[in-house]
Formats: sequence, C-alpha cells, structure tokens
Amino acid sequence: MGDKVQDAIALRRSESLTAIVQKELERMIVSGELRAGERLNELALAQRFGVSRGPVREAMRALEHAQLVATRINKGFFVREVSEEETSEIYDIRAVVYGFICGRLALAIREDEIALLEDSIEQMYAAIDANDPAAYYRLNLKFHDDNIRMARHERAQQTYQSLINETHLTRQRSLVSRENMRESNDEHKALVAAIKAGDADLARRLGEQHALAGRRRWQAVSGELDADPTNPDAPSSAAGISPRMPATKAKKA
Amino acid sequence: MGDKVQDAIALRRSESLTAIVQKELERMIVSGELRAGERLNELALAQRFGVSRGPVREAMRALEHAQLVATRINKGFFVREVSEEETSEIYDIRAVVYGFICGRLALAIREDEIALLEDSIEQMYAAIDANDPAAYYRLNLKFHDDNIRMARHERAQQTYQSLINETHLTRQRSLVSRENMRESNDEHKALVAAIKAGDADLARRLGEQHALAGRRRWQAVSGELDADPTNPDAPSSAAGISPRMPATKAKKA
DNA sequence: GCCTCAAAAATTGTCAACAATATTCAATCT
DNA sequence: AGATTGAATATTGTTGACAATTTTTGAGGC
Repeated sequence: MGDKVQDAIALRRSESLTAIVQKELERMIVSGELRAGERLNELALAQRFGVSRGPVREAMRALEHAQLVATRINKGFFVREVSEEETSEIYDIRAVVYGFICGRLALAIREDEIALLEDSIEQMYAAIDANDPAAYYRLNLKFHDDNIRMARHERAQQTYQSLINETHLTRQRSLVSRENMRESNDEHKALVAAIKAGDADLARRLGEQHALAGRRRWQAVSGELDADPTNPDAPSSAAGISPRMPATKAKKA
Repeated sequence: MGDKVQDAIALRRSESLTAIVQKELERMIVSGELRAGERLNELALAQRFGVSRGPVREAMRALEHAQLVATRINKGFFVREVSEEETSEIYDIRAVVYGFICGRLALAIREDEIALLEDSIEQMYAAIDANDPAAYYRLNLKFHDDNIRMARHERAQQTYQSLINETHLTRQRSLVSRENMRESNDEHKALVAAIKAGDADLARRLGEQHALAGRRRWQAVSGELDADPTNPDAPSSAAGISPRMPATKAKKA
C-alpha cells in the first residue's frame, strides 16, 4: 500500500495534474464514458479527480485544441459532437496520411515486422470465423497501431492518432457485420502483400483505399441507423439540433 | 471614443481572455517575435496582456497541443524548437495534405477562382522581375491560402494551417534566391494548369511535389547556413540533443 | 581566483475566493 | 392552466494567494 502512495507521488513528480486529468478526460471521451454533446461540469470533474478547477480547465483547453471538446463563452465545455460531414472530412485526411504511412512501410519495413503483420491478419481471420467481433476489433486496432509504429514517422503517427481520436464515436459499430470484417481483412492482406513486395505506390494506394472503404462501411451502417425507426437515438442528418452543443468552431480563417 | 469602449466590451463578451491571449501568443511565436527555445514567463506575459496567470496558462496549454510550445515540469513553458528531422517530417504530411487539396481543387474549383489564381501567379512573376522577395513572399502566402480556401474542406484547411504554423521559423528564408522563386512559381503555373484542365491525379501529384520541392529548397538553404563558419548559431545537424524539447536556455555558458 | 553550498529571490503548480453570467424555480398575473 | 417575471441557485471566468520547486546570489573555504 505504501508502494501505491509512492507511485502516486512519483507520478505526481513527473507529470502535472493537468496532464493526468487530460489523459483521463481523453480516455473518458474517447471511450464514450462521456457522451457527445454532454456538458462538462468543471467543479464536479475537479472533485471527482480530487483537484481544483485550474488543472481541469487547463486540460480542457488542450482537449479543445484536439477538437475533443468545444466551449461556448460563459456556458462552459462540452464534449464535441462530430457531424457526419465532419467525420467524412476527417476520413479524407486520415486516408491520405494512412496512404503515406503504407507507402513508407513498403520501403522501410523489416522482415520480422512483416511476419508480425501477417500473423495479425491470420488472427483476424480466426476471429471472423469464430464470429468474435470484439476480438476482431481489438486485433484491428493493434494491426493499425503496428503499421503506424513501423513506419517510424513520429509526425504521421501523431496526426493519424489525433484524427482517430476524433472519430471515436463512429468506430465501434462500423465493422459489426461479418461481411464487413472479411472485406476489411482482405484489404489488409492485399496491403501487406504490397508492402512485402516493396511496391510503395501500390501500398500507398491500397492504404488510402482501405481507409476510404472504412468510411463507406461506416456510412452504410450510419445510414441504416438513420433509417431505423426503432432507434430513437439515430442521428438526424438534416436537423442542426442538439441545442446543448456549441455551433461555434472555425478557429481561424 | 465611446465606440472603442463598445468594441472592447463586445470583443470581451464574445471571446474569453484565454482566446485573446492565445491568438496574440500564437502571433508572437509564428512571427518570430518570441524566439524558438525561449522561456515564457507567465507573470511577465500576464502583466503585458493585463490579465492574470490563469488565462495565460490556459492559452499555453492550447498552444502546447498545437506543438507551438512545450513544457517541462516545474520549469515552465518554452517556445518549441523544431529540429530539422521534425521539420522534414512535417513537410511530408504537409505534402500529402496539400496534394489532396490540389486534387480536390481540380474537381471543385470555379472559373472565377481559377482566374484569381492565375492572376496571383502573374503578380508573382512580376515580383520576381522586380526583384522583390518580400512581395513574392506575401503573394505566395496568399496564393496558398486561396488554394486551400477554394478546396472547401474545413479539416484539410485546419490541418494544413496547423502544420504551416509549426514550421514558422523555416519559411521566410527559403525562397530568397531568384532561382528559387522562379522555380517555385513555375510549379504554381503547372499546378494551376492541371487544376484548370480538371486533371485531379496530376494536380494532386504536382501539389505534393511542390510541397516537397519546398522542402528541398529549405534544406539547401539550411545546409548553407550550417556550413557557414561565420554563423555561430547554425544548428548542428549531428548533435542528437533536444529531439523534441527545448534545450535549457543558453544562459551563461 | 574559483569552487561549494546555503540563504534569498524568482517562478511555477495549485488552490480558494470573488465577480459576472446563466439557469432554475416559485410566485404572480392574465 | 399557461405565460411572465424576478429572486435564488448554480456555474463559469478571472483573480490573488500560498506552497513547492528552481534559479540566483553571495559568503566562506581552499
């Protein structure tokens, strides 16, 4: 038990409260624990974390720049709601960045790393056969994380991760169907083959297409939900509602 | 005079002090008024802006996420120093994003907008002939701003602008030579031609290449500075110091 | 002279309080 | 009943204060 206290103190020495709060808030938002559009009460969060409002506000400013929260003057911070149009735009950028990463992989990847990726793909096929979407989801995440790490491009990794974080809401449900999973994994397979062959151009194109295919799969599911009258939470694509959400964005011209 | 007060109040009502301070700090950093590696004294800045440390710290947290400043625990905030490797990485991402933008322009641009771009190019040639690098620099900025705006892609615009901001230091000096300016503007001309022809693939490739050519031009200049024995501040490309963080302020060495 | 080290000053990290604004709720009027 | 209005409450925006840490200063020893 003393150890735990020690750890906390050690942690406290190397990280500011702001950083700790920021990480935890980010986790809560990305995991969906805090829902899109929800208002973030500074005092309540501060008390929950056992700190004062200062570090909480600082953390939120950082998350504001990360586009995970938005603020309205004198109304406070809100978990950001990402419209379909915006999600679509994010996919555009994600696609070109991921394409860049894959093209780079074709030139820079090592043999053992390729083996690792191929192994992941096999495991994903197994998960599909076992009808285990949760396992597939996990493996898929790992596959892409590995991809990006192996490209050894710090800035591409940051940019990509940041874009991923923003679309947190739309990810879980996109691969639910067996068809989607298989289609997605076939794309993985072709992609890794191109990387293995050292064909940077093809790898880039396939990586980009894989990301855009992800958007199509998401749009299909999203459309279904929209059209489903039994789902009252389906996002209405027409209405500019959600009165709790700030409409202000466009940081600078 | 009453108007001015009204304006100040109106401004104050629509923007938090944090937002105002953040904009001003951003301007100071990007313009070079605050130099890379410099420590940012919270109290001094707060007094300069006529606010307390709270808003200043919040603004800095946002800029920290924008990678314009970095912090070390108990040491404060520093204007970020961007290494050559990192700048190079940023150019990579910039290139693919700019390529995306140009490809999109080829499909979405309007006639009158093309005319605007072509006019800018003519003006840039004129600036080159008049041997006016400052004018060329200004026009070049406008040209790219126009480009990005015309693509009508909010997220691409944001991402691009953010990357540009990070490389603030390296921009002014890259186009100094007449050859560079002419080369750069020839690229502009070819790019706009591809856009005008509606050739998205070509426009994308040319846009990407233009950004990468910008990196080459920057590297050439940067190399010259490195090799210049009369410049004691030339960055040493060999030293593995301060990969992402500011080296301690050069004090009494 | 210059190195060491402790006291003083400066600066950051955090908190608590205060003022301004927004929200809630109950009393009142039509 | 439903709308209106104004007090009570809650929440944010901002400030100033305090504790912890770092940096500077200066005295003493070699």
